[in-house]
Amino acid sequence: MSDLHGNRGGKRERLIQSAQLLVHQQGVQRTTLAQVAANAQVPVGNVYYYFKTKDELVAAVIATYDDEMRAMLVMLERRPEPADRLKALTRHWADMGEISARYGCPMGSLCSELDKADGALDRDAERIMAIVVDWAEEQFRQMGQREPRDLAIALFSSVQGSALLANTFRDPDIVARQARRLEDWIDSLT
Amino acid sequence: MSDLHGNRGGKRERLIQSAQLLVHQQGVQRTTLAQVAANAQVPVGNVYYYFKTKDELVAAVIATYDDEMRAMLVMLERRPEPADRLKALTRHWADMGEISARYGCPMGSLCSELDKADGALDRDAERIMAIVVDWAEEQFRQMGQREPRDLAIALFSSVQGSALLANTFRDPDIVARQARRLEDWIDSLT
DNA sequence: GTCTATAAGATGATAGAC
DNA sequence: GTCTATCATCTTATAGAC
Repeated sequence: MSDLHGNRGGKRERLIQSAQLLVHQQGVQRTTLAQVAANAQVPVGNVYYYFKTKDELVAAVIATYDDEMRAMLVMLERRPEPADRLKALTRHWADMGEISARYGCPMGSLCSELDKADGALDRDAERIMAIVVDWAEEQFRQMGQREPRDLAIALFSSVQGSALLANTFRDPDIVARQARRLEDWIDSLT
Repeated sequence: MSDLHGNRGGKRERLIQSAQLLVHQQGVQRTTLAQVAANAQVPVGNVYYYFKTKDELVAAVIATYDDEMRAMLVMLERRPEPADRLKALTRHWADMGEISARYGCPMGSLCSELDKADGALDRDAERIMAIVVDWAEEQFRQMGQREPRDLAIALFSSVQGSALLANTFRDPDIVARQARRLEDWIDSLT
């Protein structure tokens, strides 16, 4: 493995991981580079060797979500039935209920915050959401549904909304119960 | 009318209105008191005569949302049928589709941001969300539904989620189409 | 490549004149 | 009651030593 980016000890990776956690917990604006550096056990001023700006670091965090989401969808493709794939995705989100109740959906709350910002980061975050919706749309289409796009958005809306309410009320049960409803709903379509 | 709070010219009200708009558009953290003051045509340092801290100003904004929401629910009570009341509420949210697509749901995005903050403001915001969910639950109960709480959360989740997606994709149509689906869904329950 | 020290700018909050 | 001037702090970003 070459030493691109001079990542002796994987500092770059540690910084991204640290930023990912802190941004989820505190949001982009409230997370300072000092916190990210401390959490990654890297000197503050050194951050700028790996990322020219804070936005660039956040972009790297978003890129990580992108990778993770794509990998997840590839995994789901293994299932032969589109309805099963959709239910598995729903269950995956339900499994994150505890953490969503604490800090919100990592991508959802990030999109919410970035859409109020000036930069171009919101476009990066939007792309990930689009990947999920497009994928769900394709599954509903394969199920022979008439309006697969609306169904995909209905599913994803419910997931995002229940994560928001779970976070607001600090009640992980909200995600779990709504996920169960959604699985039943998917079954009812077949 | 007495001059409580010394609101010559309604400066206090102007400040709250100004803060409400800016917080919706930019979020709490990104909104500076200088912006709020300028937008309200009040000198910067004067803000502290009306609000001891920035948090106190935000609390006043949330209290305004509280008033508005309660007034809205009282209006809806006029309709004799609970299903009509729920559909009217859904339609009201749909009417805010354009603005939600631009800046997100005012309360939803505020809750999302405040839950990542330290203060106690998130409790104030949570209370408003609870009022809505409790009210919707009561309507579903009056409709004779088995699990009114789950239905109320399902409805509100979909609304909040579609506002988030509409904001993320900058597409007001998402709110409109999902609202139509929700109205049909409510009809199907009767 | 790594790190310290610090510049540069913004922001919440205060003191005190009027 | 109203407003100006300013403080103190925090945060991003840079310069430059090692």
